[in-house]
Amino acid sequence: MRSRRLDYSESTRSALVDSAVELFTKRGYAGTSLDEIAKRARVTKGALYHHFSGKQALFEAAFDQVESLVYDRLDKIMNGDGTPWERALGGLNAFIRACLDPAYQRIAIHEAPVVMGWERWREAEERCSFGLVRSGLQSLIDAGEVEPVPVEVTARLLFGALSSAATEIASSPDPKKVGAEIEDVIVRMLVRLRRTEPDVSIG
Amino acid sequence: MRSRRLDYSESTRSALVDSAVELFTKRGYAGTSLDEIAKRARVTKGALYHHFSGKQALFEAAFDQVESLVYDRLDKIMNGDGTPWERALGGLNAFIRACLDPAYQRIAIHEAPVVMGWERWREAEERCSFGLVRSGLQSLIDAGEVEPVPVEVTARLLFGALSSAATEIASSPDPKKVGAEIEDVIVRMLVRLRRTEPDVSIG
DNA sequence: GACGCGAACATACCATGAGTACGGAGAGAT
DNA sequence: ATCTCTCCGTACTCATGGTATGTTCGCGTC
Repeated sequence: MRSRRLDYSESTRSALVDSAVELFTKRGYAGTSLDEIAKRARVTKGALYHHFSGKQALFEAAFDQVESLVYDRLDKIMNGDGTPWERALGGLNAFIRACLDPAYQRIAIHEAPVVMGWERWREAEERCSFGLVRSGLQSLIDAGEVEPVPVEVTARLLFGALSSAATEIASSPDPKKVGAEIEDVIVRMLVRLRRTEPDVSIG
Repeated sequence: MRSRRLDYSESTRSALVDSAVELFTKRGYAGTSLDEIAKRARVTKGALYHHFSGKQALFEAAFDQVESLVYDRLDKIMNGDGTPWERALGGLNAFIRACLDPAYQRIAIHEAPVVMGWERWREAEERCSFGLVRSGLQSLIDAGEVEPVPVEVTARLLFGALSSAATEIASSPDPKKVGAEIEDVIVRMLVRLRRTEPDVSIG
């Protein structure tokens, strides 16, 4: 039988994380005070410091929350049905749409490298969205769909381009249009890397 | 006759900026106190607040300092001798090397969007390195060297990819090697966009 | 060459917010 | 019933960005 205490505890913890995600998204890390976050979650700093070791730890919890949502969506597509090429295009589209979420954009893409430190951010991304981008690219190469480029750096270039583009999209007056443009440019790039005759290397 | 007072004033101002660049690079914006910066410049906060309206303003001065150095180098190459294609490749190489400077990387690329706010950062970059990337791409298109892609978004993608790659390079155990790899991938991308027969569209 | 003026600083202070110490309350074990 | 230990609130400390005010000194003026 699950304890009542544990329910309460977990509930306040997730309330704190939700509150943090909302406020960090709206006012940024530096512009948000712990009292605000606690107040919005209807607790005090005491509760906050019971669940998290500090402001950074709370931020990382918020980061995980936001990141995991995107990861799940991407994972379903990238490791789902269809050819590697179809899955890659689907993942591309999903990632661009994910980047339109203000929370993901500000917390996971923009502030996380600064707040958590680039090393730690990279480590986390390795297991999340960036990992999917790389494995997707790897699949394309393995399947002989694209030229054998250096995977690590190319994936990094792709990820950087995409996340930077995401900001452009979100802050544009016509996000839909810019988003389509960007997707178009990326796809054209990929197509150019594509081997037009998939099985030519075997023959 | 230039006043002695002005010499002194300008000297302390630049000392403050130099100090800020150094400390912001080493410990980041949030991790650096104004007292530290002032102390390193052998003045007090009074002097600092006489020259700058606050911490953000000082950061922007540091940003300008770091950015203008890179801009000058890039400008000489991008608007110098050679064909548009040669100048683009030269600029690419110079930008990657510039990104190896820890100050440029941390201040101008990583922290500036967060500290100054993305809108303001974009505005500043518009007049600096990003502006050169875009105009370089535009030149390539005008010269018929590459396909007519949407300039704005493609430039943004390129800039994002490059600055993201820069971090990868700098934090790698073998920067020279990774740098060469990245340059190689980008060049291959550009080559693929290149029109092999420049005048084919006219006929 | 004294003198006043104002820019260029220094000093002392305030306000905010992150982090800490400690007390209390209540759920669950004995 | 009492005991314990997690969970959380209250009341602090301390660092730091920003402000208000005092002080110096180069420079033009007489």
